[in-house]
Amino acid sequence: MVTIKDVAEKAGVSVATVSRALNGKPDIALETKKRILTIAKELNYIPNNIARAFVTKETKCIGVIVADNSNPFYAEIIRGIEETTMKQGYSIILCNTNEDIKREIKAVQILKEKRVDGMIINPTQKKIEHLKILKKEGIPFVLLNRNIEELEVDCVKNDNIYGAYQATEHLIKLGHRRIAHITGPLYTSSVRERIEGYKKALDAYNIPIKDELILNTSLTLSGGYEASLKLLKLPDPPTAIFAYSDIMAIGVIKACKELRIKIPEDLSLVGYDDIEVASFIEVPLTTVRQARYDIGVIITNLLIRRVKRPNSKKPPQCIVLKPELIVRSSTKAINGAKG
Amino acid sequence: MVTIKDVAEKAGVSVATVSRALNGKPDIALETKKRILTIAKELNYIPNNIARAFVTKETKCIGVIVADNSNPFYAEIIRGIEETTMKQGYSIILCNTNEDIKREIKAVQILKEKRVDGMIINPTQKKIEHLKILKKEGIPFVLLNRNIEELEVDCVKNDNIYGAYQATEHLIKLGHRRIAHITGPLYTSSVRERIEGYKKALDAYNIPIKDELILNTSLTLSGGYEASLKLLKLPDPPTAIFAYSDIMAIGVIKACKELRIKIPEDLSLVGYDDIEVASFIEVPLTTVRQARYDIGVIITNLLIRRVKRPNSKKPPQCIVLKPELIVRSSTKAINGAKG
DNA sequence: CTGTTAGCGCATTCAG
DNA sequence: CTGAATGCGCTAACAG
Repeated sequence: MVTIKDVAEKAGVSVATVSRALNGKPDIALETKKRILTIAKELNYIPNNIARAFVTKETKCIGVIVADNSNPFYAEIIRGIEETTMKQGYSIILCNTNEDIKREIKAVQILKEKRVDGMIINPTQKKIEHLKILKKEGIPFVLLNRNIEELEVDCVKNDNIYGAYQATEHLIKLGHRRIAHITGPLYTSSVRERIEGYKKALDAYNIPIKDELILNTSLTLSGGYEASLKLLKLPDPPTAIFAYSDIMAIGVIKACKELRIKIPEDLSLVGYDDIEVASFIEVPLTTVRQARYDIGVIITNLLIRRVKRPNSKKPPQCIVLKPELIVRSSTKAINGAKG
Repeated sequence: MVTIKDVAEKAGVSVATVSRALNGKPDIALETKKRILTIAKELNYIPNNIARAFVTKETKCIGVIVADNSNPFYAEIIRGIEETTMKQGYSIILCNTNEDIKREIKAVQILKEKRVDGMIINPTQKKIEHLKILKKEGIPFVLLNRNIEELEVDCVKNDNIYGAYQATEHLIKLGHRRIAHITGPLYTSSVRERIEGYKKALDAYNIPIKDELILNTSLTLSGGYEASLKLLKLPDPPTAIFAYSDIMAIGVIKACKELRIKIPEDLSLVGYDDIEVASFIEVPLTTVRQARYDIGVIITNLLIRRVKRPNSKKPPQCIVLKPELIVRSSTKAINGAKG
């Protein structure tokens, strides 16, 4: 590997001068600079960013910790993050947690050891001690989709209460009264918030809240599948289901297929996220749209601003984006009730 | 930040001893080791992997360059890569190319500067000069899905010719004769190979190949959409379409919806990949299944083996996985012909 | 078993 | 405008 020293020798200058040329620093004659750059190219010099990072304490790497990069919801956010970081001269190190707190803790540790300049974390929220430590250590990080208030760090999320309210209200206006909600573990804030929105809507329309209609399972396709199997086999099954995510809603569709329950005739279904395929699935899905790519862009910019001003006194902010109800054909009025 | 030196001082030993303790090296008394480890924990010592990489020339990072991480096909492969690398103590730096050769070249450059231990590259194949150089420089890398024979490097892909043959033959056996193929640019080897499989099947059944039925567009949903619009407006439109990927097939479905063409009644459709939602979309998709997660696992193991034995004389191998035709309901016999 | 030392490639003082 | 010197944190000889 050719180093800055090789370039210096060939050019008959010192390493300091080469460093200046390579980094576009001032205090160097334009001609010397040109000559050095030419020689560097001739020698096929490749800057050693490890050595550079060692000196500057900047790796130009951002750690990204998400539940699952293959979940279309996160996949699209990651795409937004990747493009934005790349544009600003950063790369991303990607880690999945599978909603497993052990893996989350391990990922944070590894990223600390790798000395990333900052992290974007979609926290499981089962434990947060490691994040408290992270904050104390002064490593910039931002929370994705799930806020942890007591942590007081930057966060980008959507208005889950509002989104869930819209979804539930839509079902209520279609005449539904037995509306189930299939969701995830309660330690996850987005789960709690969507439950809150769901309950608020029921309350607003004087519909009693039945706890047996709220199912906490895993935030996966098979979670949605299994929960809806249980639900639909109830003696008095719900006429509508509001699923935490489109992925879980697809699990509901799978269960309905097996039980020969027709959507929307026998069951109305609302998802959340509006993933790309939501409009192409068997029953085009009524859902709550989140601007996923934009979330990636916004959160990246937020983080990089922090990275560049590590001791800014600017208080942490939580950017809350309004989601939007998208009505397709998986929901239908019940008993001839008005839409 | 506390360093190895701080730990050494606190423990009353030299930095070398601390290094030995931390890295599980021999030549150290068990007791000293224990004491050092305890002190390191007390001091909240975090190893500086930049400094370590600087010395060992090992970053424990693998670069991953794909067309688009949000494409479910790649997303699942990436998940396989992430889990496998993590298990073996490596992290991944993720870069998207969007099938843009400029971005691919830039990504390779950045990953070289970051001194990754190896790369997994899904090449655009528009140019390959930068990959030739990469090989000459002795940086281990493996090709994902698309082989470049003259490069002579390791590769993991599926048998595109076989898969495309199966897909086309399936349509032929259903009685179709006007079978179109919607695909991507010819510089991409998987595109060429699937065309070859498609042609081979037609040949085997003595069906003339019509070039106007092979459409080269971009490998995206909208690419599939636009190409099928053209195709279906033809005076003598095809009765079946074999799409390069499920994503493109979904584009076809979108076009059919607009044109009120029914699948499979008016048009049979076969995709490729068997992405997770393929069985949930409007018309459950007949497709060619690739073991995407496994591809990620296999290619990672292949790469890491190379990384660990950089001057192994083992010749490069191309692992070709057999894909599998999955028949669902987007394909149907024509004119009462036998299935 | 442990300590001393050198040096990895670079940016950054400080002299000149 | 340029060069010499320093040190970042760590591992890997080597010496004891």
